[in-house]
Amino acid sequence: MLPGMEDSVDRHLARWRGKAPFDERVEAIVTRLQFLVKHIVHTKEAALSEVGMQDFEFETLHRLVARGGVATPSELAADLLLSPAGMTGRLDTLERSALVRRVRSTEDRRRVDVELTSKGHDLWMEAMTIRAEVEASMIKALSPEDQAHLDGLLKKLLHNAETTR
Amino acid sequence: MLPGMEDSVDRHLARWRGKAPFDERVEAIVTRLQFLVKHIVHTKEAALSEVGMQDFEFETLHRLVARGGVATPSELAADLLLSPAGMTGRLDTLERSALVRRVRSTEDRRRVDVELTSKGHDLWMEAMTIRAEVEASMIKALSPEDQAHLDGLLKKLLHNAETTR
DNA sequence: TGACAATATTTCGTTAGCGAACATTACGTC
DNA sequence: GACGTAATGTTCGCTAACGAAATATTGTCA
Repeated sequence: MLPGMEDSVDRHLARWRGKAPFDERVEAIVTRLQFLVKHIVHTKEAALSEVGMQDFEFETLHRLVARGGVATPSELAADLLLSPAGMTGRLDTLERSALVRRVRSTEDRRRVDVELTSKGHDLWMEAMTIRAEVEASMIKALSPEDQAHLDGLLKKLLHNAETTR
Repeated sequence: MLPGMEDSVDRHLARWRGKAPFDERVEAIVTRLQFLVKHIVHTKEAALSEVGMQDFEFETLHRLVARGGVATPSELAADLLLSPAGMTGRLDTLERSALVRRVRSTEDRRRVDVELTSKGHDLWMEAMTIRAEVEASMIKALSPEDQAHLDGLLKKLLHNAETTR
C-alpha cells in the first residue's frame, strides 16, 4: 500500500497502540467495517432524500420486492435483522405513505400479509437507481477482481457468524 | 467456494435476481457489510452485558483511552462519526455512571475536557477482554493471510469514502 | 367440547440518536 | 475597544428501534 494511503482507522490505531495487549488486526477490521457501513448509510440517506425517502423505508421496500411484493411481517423482520416491534413501526409509516398495504390472511387469520402498492413499487424503482449509483461509486474504488475477492471474504465471515450457535 | 457455503445474502440475491437491472456484486458486498456489522454489534452487546455495559458506552470509553484518557466532545464525536447532540447524550449517561468526568477548560472556556475516571478505565479493561474475544472469534473464520487481505481491501474502500467529497 | 400451548402481531414504555435553535466564548477587522 | 462572525457545547422536539407484555387466533390433546 502506498505511504499516502491512510484512513481514520490508521490514525486511531496509532493512538491506541501500546495501550493494551490486544490483536490490532481484529481491531482494524472491525472498526473499518463499522465505519464503512456508517459512511454507506449516511451517503445513501443523503441521496435518498431527493425522493423524500429514508434508508430504512427503502430497505424494507427492497426486501418486499425481493419477496415478490408480498410477505409477512415476521419474514421481513427476519430478513432485516429487526425486532418484531421495530417491524411494526416501519410498516406503520410505510402504510401511512401508502407504499404498502396490510391484509389479514384468510387461511391463517393470525397472519398479516404485507403487500407492495404500485406507488410503492414505483418509488422503490426510483430510489433503487439512486441507491445503486451511490453504492457503486463507493465500491468502484476496487477493481472487479478485488470486489470478487472482498465479497468472498465477507461471505465466509457472514456464513460463519450465521451458523455458529 | 464450496456448494454448502451459503449465507442469508445468497438467498436474498437469488430472490431478488431479475427484478431489476442492477449490479449484483455491489448489492452483495453492501448487504454483507451491513449484516456483518449488525451481527458484530448484537453479539458484542450480548457479551458486554456481563459487565453491565452497552456497546455505545464501550466504544466511547475505547476512544477516550486511545486519546490518552482526555478529549473534547468534538474530538470524540468526530472519532465516532456521531452528531454533537448524540455525543452530549452519551457523555451524560457515562457521567451519570461515573465512568467519565466533564471539566470546563480554563484557557478556552467554550471547551470541555472529558476525562476518563479510574473506574472508567478499569471497566474498559474488563470489557476490552470480552470484546476482543468475541470479535476475534468472528474474524478467526479467516486465515491470517485472508485477514490481512480483507483489511487492505476495507482500507481502500474507507480511504476512498473519506476523501472523495 | 374445553383447557391449554403455540404462533403471529401489536401495544407500551424507554432509549439513543438526529437536526435545528440557542447560549457562551473567542477571534478578526475597522 | 466595539461588532460581526466563527467555534463549542447543550437543550429541545422528534423518530426509529428495542424488550417485555398484551392480544388475538389457531392447533393439540384429554
